[in-house]
Amino acid sequence: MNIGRPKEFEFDEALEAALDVFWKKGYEATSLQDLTEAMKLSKSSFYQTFESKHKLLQSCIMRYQEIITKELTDSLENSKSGRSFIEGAFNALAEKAKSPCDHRGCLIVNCANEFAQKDPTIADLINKATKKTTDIFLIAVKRAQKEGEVSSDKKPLSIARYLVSNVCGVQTMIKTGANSTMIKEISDVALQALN
Amino acid sequence: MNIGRPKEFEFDEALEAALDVFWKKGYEATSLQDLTEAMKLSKSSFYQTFESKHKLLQSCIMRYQEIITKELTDSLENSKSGRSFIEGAFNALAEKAKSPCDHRGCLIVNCANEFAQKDPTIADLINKATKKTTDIFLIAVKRAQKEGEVSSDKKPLSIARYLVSNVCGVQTMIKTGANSTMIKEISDVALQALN
DNA sequence: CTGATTTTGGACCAATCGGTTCATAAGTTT
DNA sequence: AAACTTATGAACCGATTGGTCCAAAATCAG
Repeated sequence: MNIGRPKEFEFDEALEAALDVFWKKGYEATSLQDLTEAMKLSKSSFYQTFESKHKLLQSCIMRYQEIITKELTDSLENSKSGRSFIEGAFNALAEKAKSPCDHRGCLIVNCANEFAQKDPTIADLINKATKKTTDIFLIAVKRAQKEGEVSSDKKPLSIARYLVSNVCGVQTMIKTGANSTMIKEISDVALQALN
Repeated sequence: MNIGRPKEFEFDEALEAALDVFWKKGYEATSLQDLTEAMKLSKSSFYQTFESKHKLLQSCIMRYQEIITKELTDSLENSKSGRSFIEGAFNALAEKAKSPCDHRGCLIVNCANEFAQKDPTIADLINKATKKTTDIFLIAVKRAQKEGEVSSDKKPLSIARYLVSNVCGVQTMIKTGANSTMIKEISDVALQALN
């Protein structure tokens, strides 16, 4: 099987390389040349396999969402409590703030900012990705309430949405130049709302 | 005085028209044509007056910062309490979420997302603008503590940073498609951290 | 070895990008 | 009215944009 000339690139590798470029530079600022260089394929292979720059972005967003969904789900399953999962998520952000070269933020948030009001297709993907992430935080919050580490007189969905909003906020603060200490500071206040 | 052929555009009007375009579309996605059309001037006048697209963005960011600084300062002075100023800020965001065409967010936040890690000049402007906004919230928090509407055992600067972070977070949530009710919900939880 | 199938590199495309140049228009001063 | 100064419109620039096309290369089945 596998008739014809063999591919000289790996689909998944190329896709994730593209994801990285979009993540770092944003969509508009990324050129076809940027992409083909990072993905290590030719223009013709690019269009044959990924159709267009715009379709590629959609694929990257979906891939990204798969990755973080898995990451968060695994992390939640391996956490000793719902609350420690939540705290871990914010600690991870504070860690990220330490390396000044890793201020890419979150691809979903970046795309939300770049496309929200001018590209319904992307906006829709972003909306779904956000819902998915909220779902995971919702499970964490419910678990934390059962475990008695989050006050039970609060609506879990509200708390979950609040946490996602705070993750987005902190991502932005990192981009505006906030250091690790400031992120810690903000997170501490944010988590007080759960008691 | 005013020798030579008179300008056919108003500097301030043109600058704010440009600000609007950058705000709506982002920097990279905005073309010279977009700008000259909105600003109602010719290419030659554009370059003579505003030097370059990049310099214009810097001017727009500074103008934007002046505008929101004045807006927030006035609002704070006219608020019956520090707490009501803070609540008002979040209510305004919930209102914004109602009009689906006004999902521009905040120019500073947008630029932070677009430029944070690739343009030190802009990053610096963003950093300063964020500090300025934090200062205003800091005054509000201190006042609210004096007035007994925010718990006094909390560090006011931490609270101020937390609030700015939440404003950014909520802006992003609006862009991901959150409606007014959801924003209200998030804000309510966010404000509980002040008690 | 031949033919079928697929990928690849490179030439090519019109359109647009941000930016420059300059003659002309439209004023003010004398 | 002439001289001076500034703003404007249009032509022009090379570079780059996202995207297409196709002959050549590389594999497979027969």
